[in-house]
Amino acid sequence: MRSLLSVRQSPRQNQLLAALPAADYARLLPHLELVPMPLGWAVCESGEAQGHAFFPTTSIVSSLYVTEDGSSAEIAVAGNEGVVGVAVFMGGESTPSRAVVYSAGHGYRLGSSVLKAEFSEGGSLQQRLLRYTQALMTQTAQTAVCNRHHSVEQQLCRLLLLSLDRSAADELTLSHELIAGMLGVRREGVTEAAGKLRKAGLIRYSRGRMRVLDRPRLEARACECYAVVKAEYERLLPEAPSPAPRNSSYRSLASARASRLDGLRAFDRAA
Amino acid sequence: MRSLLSVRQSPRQNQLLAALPAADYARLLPHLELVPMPLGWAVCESGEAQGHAFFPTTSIVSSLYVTEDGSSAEIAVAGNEGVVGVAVFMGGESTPSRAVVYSAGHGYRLGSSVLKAEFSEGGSLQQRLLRYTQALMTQTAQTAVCNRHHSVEQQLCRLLLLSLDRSAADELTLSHELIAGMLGVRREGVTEAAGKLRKAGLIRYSRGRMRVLDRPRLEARACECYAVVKAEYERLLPEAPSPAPRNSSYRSLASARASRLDGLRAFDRAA
DNA sequence: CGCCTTATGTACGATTTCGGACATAAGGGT
DNA sequence: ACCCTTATGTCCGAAATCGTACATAAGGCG
Repeated sequence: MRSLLSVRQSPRQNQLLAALPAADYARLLPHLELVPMPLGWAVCESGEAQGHAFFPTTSIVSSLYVTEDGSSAEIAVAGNEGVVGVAVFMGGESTPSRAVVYSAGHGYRLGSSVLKAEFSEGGSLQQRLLRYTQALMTQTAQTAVCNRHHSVEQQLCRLLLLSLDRSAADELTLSHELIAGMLGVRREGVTEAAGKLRKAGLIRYSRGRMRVLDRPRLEARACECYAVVKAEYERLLPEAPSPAPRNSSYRSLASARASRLDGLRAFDRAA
Repeated sequence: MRSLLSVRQSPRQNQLLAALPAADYARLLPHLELVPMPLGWAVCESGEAQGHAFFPTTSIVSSLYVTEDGSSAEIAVAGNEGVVGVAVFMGGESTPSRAVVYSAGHGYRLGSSVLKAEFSEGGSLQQRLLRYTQALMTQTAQTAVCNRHHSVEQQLCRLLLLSLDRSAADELTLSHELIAGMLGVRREGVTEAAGKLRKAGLIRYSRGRMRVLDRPRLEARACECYAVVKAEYERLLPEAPSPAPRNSSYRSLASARASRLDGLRAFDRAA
C-alpha cells in the first residue's frame, strides 16, 4: 500500500543532518544507522538512559508523560526537523517522559557516545542541536498554554497541523483514540471535535485515516499556539538546503506578538 | 521591613554559580553585576533579545506566556537554583515568553557576550547550564501535564512548593490575584482552593502573605508533578557545595515512575 | 481615627469536559 | 459472503471551571 517505505533513504532527509557542513556530515555518516520506526514503538522509555539518539526522516514521534493513574499528555512532537533524545547531549541521559512513534516510517540512530563526542566539539552540530532544543522547549511551553486555555477542537487543529508539517503526505494515519491519548482527553471528545471539523469541510476521515482538505481554514481555526511554535521553529532552524518545502499560511509571530504584549493582569499593577 | 535586602550578597548564593570550579568562577566574577529584582519587573520581554542572563539569588522569576486575549499561563519558575535567559546560550537570543519577578530580591546579571564566550569554552559552566536547561524543560513539560489533568488546588500546591524551594523564608508574598495570573485561572478559583488548604490547616494567609504551616501534608495534597520536577532538579543538578539545604519529604521519582510506566491506553494495542 | 484602595469571600447560572453506556459502521480475515 | 474486531457516533448526568456580580474585610495613608 505504501511505496514510500521502499523509497531510497538518506540521513539528509532529516533537516538537522541536512544542515551539517559536508565535513561534519562525513564524520557522522559511518555512525548513522537506518532503523524502521513502527507505529507504537517506544523510542525512549521514561527514566531510562538512551543508548542512541534518533533522527526521524519519514516517521513522527510524540513525547508523552503518563501519569500515575494512567492518563497521558503530550509534551512535544518531533519529526524530520529534529531529533528524539536531546537528553543525550543535554547531559541528563534520560527524561521522565516517554517517546512513542505515532506515524510509522524510518529514522537514523546515532550512538550516544558518538553524538556526545561530536557535540562537545562545539561545531555547527552543537549549535544546531541547541537551537533545535530551544524550539522544542517553545513547543512544550505552548502545549502547556494550550492545555490551559484552548478547546479540544483547537488543540486537535494544532496537532493535525504539527503532524502535517512533519509528514510528506497530506493524509495522516491517526485514529481518534490515538489522538485522544496524545492530547490527554477522552476519545469521545476527539470524535466530537473532528466531527465539527469534518462538517465544516476542513478534514475528511475514516477509520484511522485523516486527510486535511483545507489547510488555511484549519490554521484559522487553530489557536495561536500553532503559529507561535511554527514561527519559532522557522526562526531558530532556518530552512536547510535540501528537504522538500512545506506550504503554510500561518499568522506571523510578529502579529501574534503585538497583541500578546498587552500584559498580564496581575502584574500590571505590581510593576 | 525586610532586613534580608541588606544582607551581604554573593554570586555563590546562586547554585549554578556556586557549583563552578574556582578558576571558572574567578573568570566570571568581574562580569557579574548585582541587580535588585523588584516585584513585577519584566526581566525578559517576549520576543526581545536579551542583553544579559540573570542568576537570581534571593528573587524568584516566573516565565509566562500571555495569549492574544490577554490571559496568561506559566511556563516555568526559576530562582537561585537557575538562570533566567537560557536563550542566550541556546542560541535563540529570545523566546515567545516573558519572565517576570514575582518574589522580589536580588540577582546577578551577566552580559550575553561574556556568557556565550564562557559557554562555548565547553567547560563545567556549559555542562551545568545544559543540565539546568534540561531540568527546566522537565518543569515546563510537567506544567503542561498539570494543566491538562490536575485541579486548581493541586496546581496551587505545586506552585507553593516550587516557590518555597526557591525561597529562604517560609512566608511567600503572593496574592490570590498574582497566583491566578501565574496558573492562568480565575482569581476566585485560587481563593477557593486556598480556602480549602487553609481550612485543612496546611497554610495560613492574609492580604498577599502566605505561610506554609504543614509542608509534608501540602506535598501529599499536590499532584505527582511537583515530585517529578523536584526529583529531576536534584538528579540533574546535584547539591552544590555551599548553599543552604532545603528540607523536603516529597515522594521519590522511582515510586512515581513504577506506576507511571503502566502504559498509554491508545498505544498499548498499537505496539 | 476614618477613608479608600485592594484583597479576599461567596453566590449564581453558563459552559466545557468528563465518565460511562450504548449504537452503528467500516473493513480485514477466514 | 460473513463475522468480528475496532473505529466512530451519540446520549446522559456529573463535575470542574468560568464569567459575572457583589459583599466583606484588611491595612496603608492622610
